[in-house]
Amino acid sequence: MSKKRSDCPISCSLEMWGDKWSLLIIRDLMLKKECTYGDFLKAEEKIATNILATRLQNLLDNGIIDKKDHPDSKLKILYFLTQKGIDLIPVIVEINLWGDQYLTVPDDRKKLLEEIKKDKEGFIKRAKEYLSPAF
Amino acid sequence: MSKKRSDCPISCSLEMWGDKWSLLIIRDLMLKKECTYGDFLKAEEKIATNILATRLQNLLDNGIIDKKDHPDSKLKILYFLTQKGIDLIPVIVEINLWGDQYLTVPDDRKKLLEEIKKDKEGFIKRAKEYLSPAF
DNA sequence: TAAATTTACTTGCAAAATAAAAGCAAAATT
DNA sequence: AATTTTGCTTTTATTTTGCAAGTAAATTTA
Repeated sequence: MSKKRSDCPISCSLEMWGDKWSLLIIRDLMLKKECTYGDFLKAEEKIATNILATRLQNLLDNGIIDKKDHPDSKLKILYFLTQKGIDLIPVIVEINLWGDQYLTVPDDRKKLLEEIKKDKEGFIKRAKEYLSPAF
Repeated sequence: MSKKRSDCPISCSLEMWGDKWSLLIIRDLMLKKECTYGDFLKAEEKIATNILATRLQNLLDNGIIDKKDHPDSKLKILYFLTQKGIDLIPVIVEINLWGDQYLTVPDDRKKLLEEIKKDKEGFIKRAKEYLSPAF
């Protein structure tokens, strides 16, 4: 990571994880908890493999995600959110809620959004529990 | 704007306003309500003027911001958040809160963050009121 | 058990985006 | 009348992205 542009916490945060691809990686890890490299590549947005590799490295360097061996195969690696990454859930939730107001939400996301809208704090709490390694 | 990469509301939202410079413009408009072109240029992060112009145009096209004549000068133009832009406050607030947890917050932002942490919902409500044109 | 496939990447190159600098016209100030 | 300010645009160099192809280790298949 290059020299930071300012001391503003918003600017600094965005320099760590505030690009589109990083946030989509974080989204995937929120929906799925653990993803392999191939899982990320399979996502609808079709990230290029070199971009994925640099983004994962950057998120690892910034302590937002971590990785571990897949229990079933030495070939696979599982990526997951650290606590620092888990604490980004509220950001993703708010992006989701904004999208719900101003965009067309596909059917397979409506259930999740209903849950969020019904009890936002509860949803975040449960999501944090679900995503924590202990769970 | 080019063809959207997916139907995911997170992905679509990020394609509208989810790049670093757009979010910093939105941050400025949240802190200051109305900004001139020169105000944005003066921000700590030192955005290049051509990038600023394209970002403002993009945010205008997407209905996140609007502009009007400055009451005191025909040379100046005031940019401000539309309701669609105002509704991004919760996103910025959560980014701020994440930054508060994991980064060093400069003194001139601590007051704002204390206010947010004391009563998040109240802060958002007041900010929305303050930013609305009627206020 | 040798060949094919899968997995997590890396490399090379063209195209697109960004950054820095200079330029510009209208309005305001000196 | 000359200079400065303002909100941009244009030009050029640098960086980032996107696409295609390649690689080595592990696994599966024939």
